[in-house]
Amino acid sequence: MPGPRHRRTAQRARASALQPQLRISFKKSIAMGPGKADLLDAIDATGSISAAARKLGMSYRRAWLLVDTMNECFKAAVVETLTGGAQGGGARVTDFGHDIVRRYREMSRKAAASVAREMSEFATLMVR
Amino acid sequence: MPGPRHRRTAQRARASALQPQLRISFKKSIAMGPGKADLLDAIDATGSISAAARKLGMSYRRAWLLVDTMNECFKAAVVETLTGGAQGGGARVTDFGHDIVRRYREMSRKAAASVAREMSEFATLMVR
DNA sequence: CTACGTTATACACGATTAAATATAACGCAG
DNA sequence: CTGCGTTATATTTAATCGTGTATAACGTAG
Repeated sequence: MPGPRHRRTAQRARASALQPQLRISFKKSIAMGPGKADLLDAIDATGSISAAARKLGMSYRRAWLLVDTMNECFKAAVVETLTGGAQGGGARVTDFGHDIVRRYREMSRKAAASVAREMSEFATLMVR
Repeated sequence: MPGPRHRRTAQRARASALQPQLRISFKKSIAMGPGKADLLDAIDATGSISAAARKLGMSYRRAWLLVDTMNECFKAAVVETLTGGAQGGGARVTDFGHDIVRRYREMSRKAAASVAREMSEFATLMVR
């Protein structure tokens, strides 16, 4: 007797796992998403791209590319950097960047709230 | 002296480029997103995974993996398949699958509508 | 029985992506 | 001047992803 064809890995569905993700695409790249917002927070907290990358467990190169993508997508710089100096340099989220993150997070919150009921119903249709 | 600022028709920022994408993640995989919804539509229209893949310009393997991911993520099958027979077999979106797509599309629409104003404001902050 | 088109799977190959490593420029501390 | 940590970039290496190809099982038509 053959077993079920599709085995399902036991997995509890955490509420956060079912949160809708808001991503703002621009041409082929993603201008803003949850990962980039977190990176900007980490740059705020640490004062440098490299420290933010370490904090988030990603490579410096990857963090730098994410910053570069953001700076390319928006009208103005989201992150400003300095080289040299006492700490070797650093990075800083601009006022414009803070505004971008604030707007993004507000849109995410609002969009998620608008479908909160539907999402929780949807969640009941997924493997628990 | 810059030349005439021509309207960049080729890369004009279409509204869809800035539309938020709703993706419903589950564990590490994406249970439902715009691509998977389109695939289910194509399976509806063609009656098979392979024809749907051809219609969407993707490999059969990729389409099959997307279907498999969906079937794994949800409580019940989203797509049912048959092998053999007059047409060699085929695939069919289940009633459950239709319900999933309907719910997903409704959530997408509602979420996008809820932040439509904020999105258009946000768009003005991006490179034109 | 044979042919056909599809599902389901496996494998090889290339493309894309990410990480790891290396290096130069920078500017201040010492 | 030298050392340090950072930015920015290039190069190499590894991992992931996607396609293409191949094959077996399947069930109906002919």
